[in-house]
Order: sequence, then structure tokens, then C-alpha cells
Amino acid sequence: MSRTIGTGNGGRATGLPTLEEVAARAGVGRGTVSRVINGSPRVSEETRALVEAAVAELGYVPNRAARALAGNRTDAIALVVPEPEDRFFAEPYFSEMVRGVGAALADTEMQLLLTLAGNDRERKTLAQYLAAHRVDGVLLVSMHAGDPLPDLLEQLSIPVVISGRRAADETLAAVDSDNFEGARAAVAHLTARGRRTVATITGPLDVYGAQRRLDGYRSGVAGAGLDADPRLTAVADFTEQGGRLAMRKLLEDRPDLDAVFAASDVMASGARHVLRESGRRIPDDVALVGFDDSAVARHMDPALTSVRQPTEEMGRTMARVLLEEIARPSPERPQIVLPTELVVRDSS
Amino acid sequence: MSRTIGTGNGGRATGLPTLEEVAARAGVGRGTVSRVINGSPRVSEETRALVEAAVAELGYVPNRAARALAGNRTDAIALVVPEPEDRFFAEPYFSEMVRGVGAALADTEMQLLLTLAGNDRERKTLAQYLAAHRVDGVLLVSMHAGDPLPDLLEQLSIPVVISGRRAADETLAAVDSDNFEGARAAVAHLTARGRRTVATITGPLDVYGAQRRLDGYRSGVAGAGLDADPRLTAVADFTEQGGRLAMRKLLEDRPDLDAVFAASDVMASGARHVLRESGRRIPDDVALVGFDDSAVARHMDPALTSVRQPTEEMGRTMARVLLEEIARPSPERPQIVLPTELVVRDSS
DNA sequence: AAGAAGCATGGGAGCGCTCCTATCTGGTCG
DNA sequence: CGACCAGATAGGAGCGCTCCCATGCTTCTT
Repeated sequence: MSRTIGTGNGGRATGLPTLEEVAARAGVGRGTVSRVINGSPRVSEETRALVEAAVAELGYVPNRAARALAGNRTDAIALVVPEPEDRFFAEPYFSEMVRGVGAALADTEMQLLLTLAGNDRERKTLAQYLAAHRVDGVLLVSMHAGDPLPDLLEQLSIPVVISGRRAADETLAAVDSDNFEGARAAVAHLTARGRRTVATITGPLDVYGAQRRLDGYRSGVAGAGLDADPRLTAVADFTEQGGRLAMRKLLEDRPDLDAVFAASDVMASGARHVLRESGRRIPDDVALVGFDDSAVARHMDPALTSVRQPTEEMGRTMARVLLEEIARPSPERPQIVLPTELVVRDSS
Repeated sequence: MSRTIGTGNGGRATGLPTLEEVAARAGVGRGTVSRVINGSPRVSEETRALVEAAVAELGYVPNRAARALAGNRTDAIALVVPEPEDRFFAEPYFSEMVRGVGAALADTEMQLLLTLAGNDRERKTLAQYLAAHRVDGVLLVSMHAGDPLPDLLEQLSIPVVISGRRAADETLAAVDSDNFEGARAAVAHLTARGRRTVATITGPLDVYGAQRRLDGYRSGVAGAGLDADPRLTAVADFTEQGGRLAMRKLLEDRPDLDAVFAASDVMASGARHVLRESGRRIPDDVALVGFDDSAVARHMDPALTSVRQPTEEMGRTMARVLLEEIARPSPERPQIVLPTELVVRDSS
């Protein structure tokens, strides 16, 4: 035996005040300080004041790790971004959503963990991490329809909120934008300006949001009694190149079209190039409307009319829903659909 | 006394396997498992295999909180983003840098904590958090020259790396792009194409990077023996509106200019509008070059020639430098300057 | 006036690790 | 052949909290 008393490993002093020291300073017990820190009502006013003074004097900040270990919660949520999904990283999604989430967390003790789930190895590790309850809740963005992660987390009863429903029968808590109505409004706007032959360039239809935009387009077309020729619909993949190809096909099939609704600004940008090449003027000959209201839309020439999604608000809402679920677990899985807004510019 | 034996608080079973259980399963001691988990060489091959098998069978994942508490490190770094600084959130900075940081961290146990330091209250909390060693290191992006945070962290001997030097005499570890050379190359490119009266629209000159871009412009102008009229320099603020105002002023003072180097794409976009309004054609009458190579540049009409910064690589490099400093603390404060690249498009 | 009841409080136990020392084993050396 | 050494391992102590039980008062109750 040696005189390793009061040392152990922790001998590495951090110099930071501990609960115990605050207690000593305030002349109370450890438990009482804990109660004050955590806002328990079972503390007398005087004692509370005493403790708070000690906390302030020492500049005490609770040790998160100790708290997590003892309390079996981490006060942290993870934002999981499937990295191959480049689209999400495109402006404006990522920044705005992070901003919204950050805003919702600002008044909380919650930390935000950013997890880029890239390759499969990472996704495995990730599943393990989250499974090991390393976080109190998870925000999932831009999930593919077939990804096992969401349901896996649900099974582990880790609170989850996803952005964008994966399908019409989404079972998880989700926050989505009103893709259907946004698209419908875009078409309505075009018809209100006298366009009669409105084409659309869609995203990949296994992405639910893209499907809903197409549904909204169809509803708009039907509602105005327009030409519903299937050759006025071209499926693309949300890329500029895809937008170009789709636009070429549309012009080939229906050279008489007088408006195009593209399901993303980037695809609209591709379409614009092709329209220009074909000698058509925007908006004189063909009106063009995009979706996302990104920087691309604002700086396009002519400036692109586009459907704005409240991305930041989506982030804020997701965080709020998640915090609520963490605070008061319930079997409910709220699904919130936020309205979109048509931003009219020069292209229509 | 009660028979509260073996319960205490921790009675809340997580169901997750612990080190102890792995040890029992493998028929070894706790310490041995710990050694295996942490890759200590002081374990025999057989024992290691035994333990690894037990780990795999039980699906053991170490508890981060316990590890942090016992080891006095969190295996997490924070990315601090001063939120009022909208510019950083603009494409492409934020996404690309996060991506780079994420990539560098992918092969690590390190977690990435995203901290939006908004208002003053948050910044205080932040200082406390970081001061309380809640993280192993900090990445600081887009810091203002006068912000106390960087030096505060340095004093607390928390490893820090910042993006972009704050001044010529930066003392902290920093990763920057070669603003000077990027600007010089832009001007060289313009003169190589026969432009003789090259103006510039700068960012706010208390931002070091903006100053360096101006220096680079001047060097380019001097190197080519061009007109160095101070009226060919207009200070703006990185916004589109600022770009417009600056461009108007330039045209007023020097209507004969035949090229403009804007220190950001967004300002270039503003300049473009004013040039158009004045009846000038791009690039025929006036060539235009931007900086950042953002989405704005790619989608502008005509597509904007721009100086690309290796943002993702900056993120990756920052993370690497930070990890190195965490692993092997040293008094060195490396400052790495990454090269920029001129992306020539139709505007010049 | 004695017991019941309600608060505020103190502090033990334990969360799951890491670190470190003590122990054990087998081999080496004079 | 016994002292010595090095490598491998076991397990105690402690990290800084949260929970919960027990304690000591004070205030009611009957």
C-alpha cells in the first residue's frame, strides 16, 4: 500500500470549482447546491441566495460529463447529415437549418452535435453511438426513403424528428414544408399571368417532396383547366445538368410551351440555359419558376421567381418538437407542415 | 438505513453493456479491457483477442460521459460560429468548411460540437463552457479583429485554431487562404487580356482578408505598370448593395475603366447590375472578376470569373492542426496559407 | 402536551470509466 | 538455486455529479 490518498487518477486537477467546493463556500450540503443548480423548488429562499452567491463568486459551471454520467442524459442532441447527400449541403438548406436549430437551442442547456454520416463505416459507428444513448435526441435531415436509421432510433426509443416526410404514411415525428401547395401556387401564378401551356421539371420521384411538387403542379394544371399532356412533365434529378436535359426534351416534345415550373432553382438554372440557346426569351416567350429561393434564384438573370421554403423555421420547429419530446416523452409523433411562399421576380 | 444496496441513483439501467461486463465475459480484469479498448501495447495477444471477442459479442461501446469524467477530456471539439456574422453563413463558406472539418474528424473519435455564438449573453455562456474545459479544442471561424474570445482561450491553454488571420501579426494557430496572391492573379489575368484601367471594389478594410485582397490588387496593378489612380478603388462591405454603390462611384469617377475586380462574388453581382444599367456590356466593355467562387458566380449571367478559396480544405486543415495540438501540445502556433485558384468564366 | 405531518437539508451510494499501484508469473543471471 | 527483473494483469480509488433516504425542525392536530 502507498499513501495514494486523495489522489487516485483524478489527481489531475482542473482548477475548476466543483459542486462540493460551492457547497463548502455556501456552508450547505452538496445536495442543496445541486437542487439550486437544477432549480428544484425544495430550497428555502435564503439558502438559494446563499448558494447563488457562492456560485457567482467561484464562477462555478457544472461539469457536463459528471452530470451526464450521474443523470444518464447528455443534454445534447445530434444533427445527423447523410453526407453523400450533396443536395442538403447546397445553399440554402444547411446553413439556414443549422441556424434555426441553433436558435431554438439558444435558450437551452442543450448542445448541438453535428454528425456527418458519410460512408457505411461511419453510419455503423453512428448507429452504435446513438444506440449507446450518447445523445438525448436526434434530428435527421434529408433521409433517403430506404434508410434504416430512423426506424432503428425509433425502436431504441431515442426521440427523433426528421425533416421532410419520407412518404405519405410517415410514422415518425416530422417537419416538412408544403411542397404541394408551393407547386400549386407556382402554377396558379403562371396561369394568372396568362400562361396556358405550363411544363414541369421534377426531382427524382422516389423523393417524397419531389413527388408532392409534381402533385401540386398537376393540381394547379387541372384547377386551371390547362393542357395536361404528360409530355409537359420531364423527370430530372435536382441537378443543373438534369435540368438542361429535361428542358431539351420538353422543347422537343412541346416546342409551344410558354411556361416551365422547375422543382428546384438549380434545375431552373439549367433550363434557362437551354431556353436561351433555343432563342427563347425569359419571361417574354417562356416564363420560368423555380423552387427553394436560393442564391441562385436571386442572382439569376433574369432574377428567378421561386417558391421559398421556411428552412430556418423548419430547423427551429424540428428542434422545438424534439425538445418537447425529450422533456415529455409521448407516443404522439407530430407532423408539422409549414407553408411555402412564392417570391415573384423577373422570370415570370 | 435501508437496503438500498446496489442501487443508488444509477439504478436506472441503460441496458447497455459496461466495461465491467465485458471484463467478466472475457474472464479478465477491468483494467485489461480498458487497455485493449485504448490500444495499450501492454496486453498479450491472446488476451487482446479474448477481450475483442467479448466486445463484439456484447456490442460494447464505451460510455463517453464516464470516459470524459475519468479521463478529464471530452473527445470533442467545438466549432464556434459568431452568428451575427452573416457572411460566414453565406454559401459556400459554412457548408464547405463544416464538410472539411467533418472529413478530418471522420477517422477520429472526436465529436464536433457546433456552437452558434449569437448575442452577448450567449458569448458569455460560451466563454464559461469552453473555460470549463468542456471541449478538447476549439475551431474559431470568422472572428472579428476585436473579439476577446481567441486570446481568452489561449490564456486558458485550450488549443485553438482560427480561420483567417485577424491581422498581419496573428499569434494564434491559423489557417488562411492566400488572399493576396488570389487578388494579384485576378488582376494579372485581366491585364493579360489587355485591360488597362482596372478598378477594385474592396471589403471592409478592418477585415484582414479584405485588406490583403486590396494589397494583392495593388501589387498586380503596380506589377503591370497600370494606372494606380486611387479613384479606381472603392471600399464596400461585402454586400450586394455595397457593390452597387461602389460601382456607381467608380463609374462616376472613372467612366473609362475597362475592368473591375470585386473582392467578393456578391459585390460583383451588385456591380454587374450597375454596369448593365449604365449600358456597358460584360465582358466586352468592362471585364468583371469576383472572389469566392460561390454559387452566385456560377449562375451569374455572364458566368463570373472568380477566385476560388479552398474552403473545404481549410476546414480539413484547421481540424488537423487542432488535433495535432491536442495530441501533442506545443508552443508552436502554425500558420498555414492555402493557395487560391482563378476560375475563368465568361465575365472576363 | 404528545404525536403526526411537512419542509429543508445533509450526505451515502453509485454512474462507468481511467490511472496507478500491487501482485503474479515466468524467465534470467551470478 | 535463490535473488532479480520484466511483462501482464487485477482491482482500488476517484472523477463530479444526481438521486434518494434519513435526519432534524417546525407547525399542526387532537
